[in-house]
Amino acid sequence: MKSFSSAFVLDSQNQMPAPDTDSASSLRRALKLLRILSQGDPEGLRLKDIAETAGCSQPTAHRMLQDLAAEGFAEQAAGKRYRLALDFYVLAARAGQASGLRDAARPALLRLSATLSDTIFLLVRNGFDAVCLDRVEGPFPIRSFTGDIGGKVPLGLGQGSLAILANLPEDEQEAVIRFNIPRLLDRGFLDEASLRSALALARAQGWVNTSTGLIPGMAGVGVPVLDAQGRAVAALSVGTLAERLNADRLPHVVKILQSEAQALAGKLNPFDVALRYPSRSLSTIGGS
Amino acid sequence: MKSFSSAFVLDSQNQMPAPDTDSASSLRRALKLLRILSQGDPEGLRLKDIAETAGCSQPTAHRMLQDLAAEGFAEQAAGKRYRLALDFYVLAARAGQASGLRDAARPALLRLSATLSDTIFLLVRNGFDAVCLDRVEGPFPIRSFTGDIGGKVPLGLGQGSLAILANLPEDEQEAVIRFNIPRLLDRGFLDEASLRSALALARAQGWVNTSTGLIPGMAGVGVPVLDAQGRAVAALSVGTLAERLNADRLPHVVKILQSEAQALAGKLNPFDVALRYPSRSLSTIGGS
DNA sequence: ATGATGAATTCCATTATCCTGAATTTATCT
DNA sequence: AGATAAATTCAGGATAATGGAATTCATCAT
Repeated sequence: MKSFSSAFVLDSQNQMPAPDTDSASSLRRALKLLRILSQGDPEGLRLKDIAETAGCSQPTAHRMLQDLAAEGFAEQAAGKRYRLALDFYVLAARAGQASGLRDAARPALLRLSATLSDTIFLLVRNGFDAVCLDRVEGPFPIRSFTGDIGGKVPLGLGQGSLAILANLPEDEQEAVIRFNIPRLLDRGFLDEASLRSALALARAQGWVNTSTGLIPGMAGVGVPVLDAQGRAVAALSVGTLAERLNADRLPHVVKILQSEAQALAGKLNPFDVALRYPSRSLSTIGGS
Repeated sequence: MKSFSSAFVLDSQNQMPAPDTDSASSLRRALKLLRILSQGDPEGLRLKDIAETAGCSQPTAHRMLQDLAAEGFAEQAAGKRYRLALDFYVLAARAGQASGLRDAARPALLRLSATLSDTIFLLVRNGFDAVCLDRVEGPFPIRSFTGDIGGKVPLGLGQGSLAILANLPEDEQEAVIRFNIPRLLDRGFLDEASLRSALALARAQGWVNTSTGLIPGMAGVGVPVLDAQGRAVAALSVGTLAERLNADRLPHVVKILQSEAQALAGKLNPFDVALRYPSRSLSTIGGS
């Protein structure tokens, strides 16, 4: 296997959602269209609305969308509506950091799923969110925040997501908490105090147990995947029915999750080259 | 559920790989960079090489990559190398056509996987390829052409891919065959004659059985998902160990695959609105 | 460890390219 | 089928992208 060097470490210095400069380059304006499409109706958006949302004229939006379509990033569905095209799947499959980690983790996911007979998630941090990179379904029907591959949750919501947040450097953790508190409240859960105590517990014991009933009948366990400096770069988690995580089974689940997480961490940091890339302070992220 | 109208139908009029106009807009040149990144080393590509491949100056490539990075589409790994970033996963999860079909098909995949205890694939056509939109793992270790979600195979290679190609309109099928023959030979398999006879058989019986030993020890069954006009828009397929597809089990597998495929087709074409969008002839696709 | 090579990044004047507003075509609704 | 609204095309003026040259940075060899 090719060495991953410290790639995953560097990537945890994630950018802000968007250093929203009003006067971005034309390329950046065009890329924003893709984001607009991704957030709109999956059936597609009307040119007029796209232009309005993007804050540009209709002909401009039209030309950009034509270019995006010509390159396979967007497409026009029935009714002339624009939406994202299939090529994102193809590109996502080859996204460097992600595909490397996913390939490295897949055997672990399969083992876990086979052993536990439950649904297993692989999450990575991306800015203020955790993104589901892979998931292997168990035989039991599951509801999760993360949803499918590519699904996003604010850091702090859900097993794996909490496990990651709990194991970030303190300054980053603080910044994420400040940013995410309103989003968490928005989703109907967790005041700041209970979040902080959950984080303290998670960090202390090295794993997260969500039998909190945030999703009725569901429960889960999440463990962080740590780099050489003990920073969380990813998380493995189990989502299952609450009744399947009783006091008997929980320790067992935690144990084998942790052992897979440690093995994975070992694969990702074959040498401690990571030390050569000291973490920039959060204040420099997304600056100007 | 919201009606899908004829969205999936329209999308089968897929564009050529790239109407390679030398003087494309600056946006299209920038988007090509993403493709270059996706095809290069997952660890990342050097600016110099990117610029060279793209045929633009180094400063230009640099500026575009900075913009791509600022919007979360690319990132710089260790050693300054550029690669695709995580946001592709997030966007792929919300790509209209794809996510609609995937959501519609997921219950079927889960049922099939549970019933058959094998790995189930959902494939859709994209140009001259079949793309894996979703896959649910069975307990047996599988090797497939398609690989993971987002994986691509030339139409004609593998169960589901063959099932799609076999059920395209004749002129499109012919165009795809002509384009793909070299690619298929490249991958070491199938002369044109055996491809054509396999297609005829597939179309006649409505399903594909690959126990051909193309991948040693592997076998599979694929069935097309047809739209109102009988054109293939997707395929469901099973990949398993050859020994698990014996004469006893095969008819059973085919039967339940077909029944799920028909149910899925019904979901996708609630009304026959599709007829309102007659298919353009292939010759107009990618013209000029 | 230090110097030399090559890459990455910044700067700036030139010029190609993009943007706005108006006109035309196409789709949608009554 | 007519009317309305959206989508698309078109053209000149203005902005923003481009590539050569210079600088900073990283990497390699000695």
